[in-house]
Amino acid sequence: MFISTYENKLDKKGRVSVPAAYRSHLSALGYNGVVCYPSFTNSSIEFCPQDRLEKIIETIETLNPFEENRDIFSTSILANSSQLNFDGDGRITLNEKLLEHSKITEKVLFVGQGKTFQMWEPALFKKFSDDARKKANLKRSELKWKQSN
Amino acid sequence: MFISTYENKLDKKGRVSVPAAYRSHLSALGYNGVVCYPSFTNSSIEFCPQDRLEKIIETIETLNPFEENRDIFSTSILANSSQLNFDGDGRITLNEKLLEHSKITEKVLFVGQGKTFQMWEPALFKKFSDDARKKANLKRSELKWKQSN
DNA sequence: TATATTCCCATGAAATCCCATAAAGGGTAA
DNA sequence: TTACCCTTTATGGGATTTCATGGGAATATA
Repeated sequence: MFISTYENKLDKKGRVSVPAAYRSHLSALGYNGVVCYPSFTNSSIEFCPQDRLEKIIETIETLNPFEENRDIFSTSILANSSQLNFDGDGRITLNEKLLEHSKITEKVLFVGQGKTFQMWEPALFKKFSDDARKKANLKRSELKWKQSN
Repeated sequence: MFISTYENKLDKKGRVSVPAAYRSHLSALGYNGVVCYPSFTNSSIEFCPQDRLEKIIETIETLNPFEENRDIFSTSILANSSQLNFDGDGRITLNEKLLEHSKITEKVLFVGQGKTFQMWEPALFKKFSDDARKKANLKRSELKWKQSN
C-alpha cells in the first residue's frame, strides 16, 4: 500500500528518487518502473498501475473504431502517459510534459493514496490540501446543521 | 504497449526514426516494420499490427458486397496500406500518399494509443487533442467510469 | 545514364549506468 | 535511555551507452 508522504529532491538531470517504501511495494507488484500521467482534475502527476492501464486499453479496444469516443479516450489517457523506469538506484526521470503540468522544479512530494500515489510540487499540494480541509469543514457544519434539524 | 508521444524529424530523404520505445515493443511482437494506412476519421497515419489488420480483412470479407462500409474499408484501408520496413537504424520512409494525407512535411509526432499508434503533423495533432480534451470534459462521467475500471 | 532506394558509418546530444559519499534509520548492548 | 555500529537510502557526478540525425557509398530502378 502507498501511504504517507515523502519529499525528495529533483536533481539537475531531472531525476528523483522514488521513496524506498513505494519502491518495495512496486517491486512486490512486479514493476520495475511506473506509468504516470497528468491528473485530469489537479496539477499532480498520477501513478497508474500497469494492469489498470492495460484494462483501460482493453476497454478502449472494445469501442467501435469509428466511434469518436475511442480517439478521445485514448488520446486523453494513453498519449499523455509516460513509462518511467527506475535506474539502478531507484530513481525516475521526469520528462518535460510532466514537469510542465505539475510545475515541479526542485522538490517532488510523493503522496500515498493506497493503491496509487501522486507526485506534487510541495507548495501546490499544501494549497490543495488546505482547500480540501476547508471544504470538508464547510460540509461538516452543513451536515451538523441538517442533522440538528 | 504504445504510450506517450514523441516528435521526430523527417529528413530530406523522407525518413523518420521510429521512437526506440515503440521499436522495442514492435520487435517484441516480432515485427521488423510496420503496416500503416491513412486514418479515415482524421489526418493521422495509423499503425496497425499485422494480425489485427488480418482480422479487419476477414471482417471485410464477411460484409455484404453492396454494403457501403465494405468499399470504405477496402478503399481507404487496404488500398492505401503500406508496409514500411525499418532500415538498419530503425527508420522508416514515408511515401507520397501518406505524406499527402497527413500533411506531414518536416516533423512527425508519434502518438501512442495502446495497441496501436498514430503519426501526426504536430500542429494538427495539437488542434485535435485540444478538441479531445474539451469533449473529454463534457463526457467526464464516462471518463470517470473508465478510470475506475 | 539519371534517379531513387537501401545500406553503412559518423557525430552530437541525451539518457542511462555506475560508483562515491553523506545522511538517516534500526538494532544491539552497555 | 544512550552510545555505537551496520545497513539502507538519497543524492551528486563522472563514465558509458543509446539514440536521433545527417550524409556518403552502394545497389537497384527505370
